[in-house]
Amino acid sequence: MPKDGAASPSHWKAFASRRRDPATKREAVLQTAAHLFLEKSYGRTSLNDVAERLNITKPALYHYFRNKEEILLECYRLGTGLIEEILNEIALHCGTGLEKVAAFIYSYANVMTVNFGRCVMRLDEGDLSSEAFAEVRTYKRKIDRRLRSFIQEGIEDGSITPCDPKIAAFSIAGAVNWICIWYEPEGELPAEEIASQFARTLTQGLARTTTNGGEREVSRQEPLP
Amino acid sequence: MPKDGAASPSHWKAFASRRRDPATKREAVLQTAAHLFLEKSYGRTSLNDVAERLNITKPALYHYFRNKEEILLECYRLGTGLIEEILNEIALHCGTGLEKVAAFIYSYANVMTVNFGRCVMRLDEGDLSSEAFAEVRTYKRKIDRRLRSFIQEGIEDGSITPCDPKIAAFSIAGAVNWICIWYEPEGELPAEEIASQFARTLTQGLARTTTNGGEREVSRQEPLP
DNA sequence: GTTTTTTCTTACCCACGGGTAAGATATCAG
DNA sequence: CTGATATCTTACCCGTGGGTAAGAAAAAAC
Repeated sequence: MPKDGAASPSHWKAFASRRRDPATKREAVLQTAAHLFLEKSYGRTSLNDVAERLNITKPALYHYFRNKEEILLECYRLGTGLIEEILNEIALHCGTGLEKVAAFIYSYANVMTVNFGRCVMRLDEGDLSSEAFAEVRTYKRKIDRRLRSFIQEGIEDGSITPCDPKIAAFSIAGAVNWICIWYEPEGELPAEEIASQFARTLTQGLARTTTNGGEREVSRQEPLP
Repeated sequence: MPKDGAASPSHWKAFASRRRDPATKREAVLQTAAHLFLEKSYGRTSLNDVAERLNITKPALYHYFRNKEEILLECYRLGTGLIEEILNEIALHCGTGLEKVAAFIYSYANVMTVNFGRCVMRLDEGDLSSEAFAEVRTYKRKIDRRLRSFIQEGIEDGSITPCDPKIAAFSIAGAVNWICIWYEPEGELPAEEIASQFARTLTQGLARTTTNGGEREVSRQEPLP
């Protein structure tokens, strides 16, 4: 799984020297920006805040980004890139629909513990311009479609109990997305443990019992009306 | 279930007359504020925006609230009040732990489709002062504890498969909380349908199969490592 | 060393929005 | 009707933060 450079990386080192190295400096800006966006939100993070952590001044940032929003958009792009990767990997490697869903939950949950991954679901899309907003929504829609197709596949191959894939996808995605809200990189729970527990808990909700000739049987109880 | 006054209620009528009726005017402010906070976020909603929708001017708002944050805090209070109500009701009425969890999901999901309810989980706690933040966190912790206790109860009475209640609660709460992100009051999906589908999907993940003498049996598959 | 280019700083502009002062206007009590 | 009170408006203050102008200082090119 992708990891950040360090626990609380001091990327100001990238700007210690004035040597021309735009690539690593640009990345340093993105890393600290993402960190601050997650810590204080985009709106409450000023460019002065970002610059301060890098031991430079605000206008210096404009050598690497056209404006504040471009920094935000780039965070989204890096995050969705991570997700896209795991999505493609799963579509190829795994077997049944249920296995794909489980693999999705596991990998996706892990991404939700990485800064750029967290940005994708935690940051407020409303801070984006309408064009950038549209772009991000395209990425997200793709993820949603992919998850729904995995579920649909599982229903068809019999590994998943028949259900409305749309609602089921919302349910799963919600559970996993919410990780980016409460997860703390310095906290007790290791990412891998969260990921595997979530994969188990959520898929068992979808898994069809194979006893009694394929007929699902759970302790009966309908919620209220 | 609690419902808002109308679909897109024009609460400016409350300020049409200058008759002294502070209570309903205060509520009108809260309703439109909550509406705007959910639409544009707290940070991007100016007091002028709120006032404009009520056909008054910004300073008039200060007759009903000390400052902007108090409006936000009041939204939180009303929302958590709704949740607290259903929580108490469930603790009394329902039977097994699993039934309580199911009832919780159903009722809680419904609250997440009501404006003040959505505010609780959708709005950014970081916009609150440290005291207000502490207050809100107390409410939220209470909800979390309650859910965990339902799960624990279910494990003890045998209605729920043994698991880590903490992780399970995060999973369930996440799925349901996320509703407040994607739910649109004017959308296709009716709230009750979402609620009941969620209750079913998520509890079946917890429900212990009663076949084979209490031994759980689902289609085997462990997610990655 | 000199020139050119990149990098970064100091100083500034300005729009926006929370909040206040002071006064006008309506409502109500008597 | 009159004075007191609640309600609301116009006009303003000012801190904050995104963004820019202009130039200094360091790196690289030669």
